[in-house]
Amino acid sequence: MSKQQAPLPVVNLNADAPCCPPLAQRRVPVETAAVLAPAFKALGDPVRLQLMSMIASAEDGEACVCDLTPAFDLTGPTISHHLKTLREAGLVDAERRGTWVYYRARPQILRQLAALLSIESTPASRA
Amino acid sequence: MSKQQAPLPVVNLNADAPCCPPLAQRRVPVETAAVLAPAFKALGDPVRLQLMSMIASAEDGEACVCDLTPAFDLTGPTISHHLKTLREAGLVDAERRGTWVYYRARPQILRQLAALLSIESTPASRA
DNA sequence: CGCCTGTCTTGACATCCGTCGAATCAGACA
DNA sequence: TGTCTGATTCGACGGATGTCAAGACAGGCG
Repeated sequence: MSKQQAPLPVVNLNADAPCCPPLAQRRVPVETAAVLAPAFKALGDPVRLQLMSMIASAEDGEACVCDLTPAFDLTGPTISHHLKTLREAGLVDAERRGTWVYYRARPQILRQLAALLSIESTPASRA
Repeated sequence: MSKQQAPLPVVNLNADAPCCPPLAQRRVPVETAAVLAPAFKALGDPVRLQLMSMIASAEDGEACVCDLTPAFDLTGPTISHHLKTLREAGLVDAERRGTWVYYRARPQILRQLAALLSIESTPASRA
């Protein structure tokens, strides 16, 4: 593939998804499912879920790869691969500053995913 | 194999996960990640995401497989397989009544997942 | 300039996953 | 009892995924 300098095919959730009503309120359309499923998929690995959490909960809103990697019993390339997955799913942003690379969470998409899963106060609804 | 009547190894989220503070608030522990990641993984397929939505948004809170299957260009066994995945992830419950099998969403786990992804009102937080 | 450290890419491998057709199981009904 | 319909399981296939070792790239520093 020729994805050398390309800014990565990050899913554009802001443009495509109108912001999605709760999954339990109305049937999610095919297009929305196609756009949001990869995000859930990216969170569907324990390592990536923890990476996401470490990044999102970091002190300054960003986490250095140098801090992320030693937190797991995995090699650098593997962590890098998982970070790339999170990046391509639109969940995080990466920025290089000098020697180190910093990752930052994108709250917008997290909000969309949370909204999709949100349940109205009435659990069994009209039951 | 003797998994005839066995109630399926459904993840017990109520017992294991205390209910999980937001992912962006505190680093999610390894155990929590191990328990919740499969749920995200199960939602990480467009077909399953739609199935989940169809079940959760169904009129009486439950959906018949006979209504689910024709909504996709997939064979019965494939839909059945996806439903099993959702079941094993603890996202839905199945019940046979006579000829048909009905699936019902489990709001509890959806709430947990939503809570994990929830972001405090302050987007960039303490920035 | 050369080297060192940190990160990413490449290539390879075993495993997992989505899908199907065929076979099997569970009930209803004649 | 036999048969029909609905749903699941089994077995197989191609493709995707997680992981690593080795190599390449980027930037700081001697």
